[in-house]
Amino acid sequence: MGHHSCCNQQKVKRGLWSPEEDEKLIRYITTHGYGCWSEVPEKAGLQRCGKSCRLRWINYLRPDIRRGRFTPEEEKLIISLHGAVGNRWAHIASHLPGRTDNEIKNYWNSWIKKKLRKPNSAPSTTTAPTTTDHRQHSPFGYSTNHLDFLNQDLATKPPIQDTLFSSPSPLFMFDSTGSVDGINGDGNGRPELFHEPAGLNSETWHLNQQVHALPTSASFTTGMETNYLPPLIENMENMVSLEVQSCSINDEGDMAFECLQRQELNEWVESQQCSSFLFWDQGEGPLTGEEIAPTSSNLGGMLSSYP
DNA sequence: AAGCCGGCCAACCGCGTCGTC
DNA sequence: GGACGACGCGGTTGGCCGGCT
Repeated sequence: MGHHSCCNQQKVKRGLWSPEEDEKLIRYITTHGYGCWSEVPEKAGLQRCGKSCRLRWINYLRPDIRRGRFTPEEEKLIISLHGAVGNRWAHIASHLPGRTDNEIKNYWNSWIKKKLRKPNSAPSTTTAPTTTDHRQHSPFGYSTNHLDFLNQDLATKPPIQDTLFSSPSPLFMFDSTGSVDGINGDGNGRPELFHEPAGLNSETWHLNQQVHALPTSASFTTGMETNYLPPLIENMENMVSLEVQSCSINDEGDMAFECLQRQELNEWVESQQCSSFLFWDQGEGPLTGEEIAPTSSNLGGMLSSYP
């Protein structure tokens, strides 16, 4: 096949990026931004097409990228979301701050390969998460099947009893992508956390679990070697604890929570002047930054607002 | 030690969508 | 309304690297 239409200029370089190219791109983007990707290569002095520059920036160079292995919580989240929305990698990635669709897709594909190779662990055909359009399973696209699948199957891990949400580290996840049918959003870019459950017909799980939340900086920059969330949370006074009664998930893979202090929580969110929140589910004593770090098992989830 | 093989992952490709003229 | 360009997404490729024989 011929070159892509955006890459038909003379002497367009392909293949792996050199450190020098990376440096040029970083320098240009950090000083000028990227209004129009097709203009970036020329202005940045790169022999690449704009598309390649965009990909390199989004998947590798942008400062808020998270690298390194997926945490067990992230794995569960990916599996759960994939069960709900299928191969919509960009959507799944939007729920994992700092992770890219490419990374998640690669992870999933290699994970699936492992699954297929592994004898006796294959889930039943109704739960195979490979090629079917998961959105057609139900009005909300989400059956308990994939939870069974998950229970059997979180590779290398001992079997998880009951459901995903009765596992020791339940997941909490929020749509941070803006308004959805007028449900989310308050008009100033801050998502409403605990909106109404996605619908009467959606799957609902009863949790009755205490979780904790802290605001974090939404504009953190941690540098190129990011394996960490923002230097968190020095002020534990801002922490809020709440009793989550149940959660449901809609066909977009977004979870909605019901909690006892719902009104209070929304007010709290409003008062924090912050669009990024970290959630976890342990309540043993004061937590240090390390304990809340994403590599630890107590991380439940994070809500962030990204451009 | 060398060759082979398979996994991982960065990058590419093609297509769909959206905005603009 | 349609032509065009830019962008975003998902599928696929291919190079690198580590483990195995």
